Amino acid sequence: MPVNCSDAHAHRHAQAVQQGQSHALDAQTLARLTAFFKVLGDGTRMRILSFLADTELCVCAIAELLGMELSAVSHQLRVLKQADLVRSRREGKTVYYTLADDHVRQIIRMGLAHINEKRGENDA
Amino acid sequence: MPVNCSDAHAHRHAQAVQQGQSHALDAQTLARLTAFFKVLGDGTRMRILSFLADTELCVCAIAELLGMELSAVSHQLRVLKQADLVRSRREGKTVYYTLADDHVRQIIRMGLAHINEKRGENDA
DNA sequence: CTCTCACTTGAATGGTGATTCAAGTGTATT
DNA sequence: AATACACTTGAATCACCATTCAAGTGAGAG
Repeated sequence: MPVNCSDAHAHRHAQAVQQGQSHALDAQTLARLTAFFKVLGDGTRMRILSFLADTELCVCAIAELLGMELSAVSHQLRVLKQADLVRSRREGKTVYYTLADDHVRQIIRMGLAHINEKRGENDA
Repeated sequence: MPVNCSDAHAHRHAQAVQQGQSHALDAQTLARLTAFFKVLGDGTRMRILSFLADTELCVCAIAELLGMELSAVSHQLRVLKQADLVRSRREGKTVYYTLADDHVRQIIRMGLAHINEKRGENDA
């Protein structure tokens, strides 16, 4: 699917294209990064992270907070865990989940900073 | 869809649940935050951002770099623009895109830090 | 004012992924 | 060992969204 862009300024592209490629991240890193953000790009998962911000919670409690079935919650927790965003700890029959580390809180805080900044611009 | 969790330790939940709710973000903020991360959770869009890290590029050049059609690129640039991640500038017939601000670079850097940290742990 | 170029927009399509239902683990309790 | 509980896992369904194709702007050139 080549671009049907005339050669008129093809050389200008060539230059820019080189620039664009030069510092671009390698494919694998980019894929990992994308996958990471994709995990954060889901309402249910973000709500779970938000709940876990202060406290550790068992799956049961999370499901109650979300008003969703245990199964659905478990599936999402699996995704969060694979992305190293949460950790789990077993105590008897119950499994407790926590945020993996402060890194997660930082990233969420940065996201918040971004959207708040933009909201401010729109108001101005 | 209530949780079929016995009342055995319902009171323990109640406590945890309150904790979980107390500092949780309000629904609208959470929705905006989720939407923001969702935009970053796409391979094509991340590649575009990666290309724009150093240089401004016209749609045509981006399409060439991606090996995709102009139309597809334009659609994605629209999404990125609505999320305030990129800005556009018209010069004659050509439209040039740039990263909106350094904020974007910071967020991507934080994402990279996270996945690199985790990669390190797995190696150890 | 017509034509081409660079891009945008709208409608249709196809693939991905979140949720559900049903069945399976693991851990205590009796 | 049998039952109950807290959770996990797999298969199926359904909605959403990225891409494509086709048509529509806007700006300069002839």
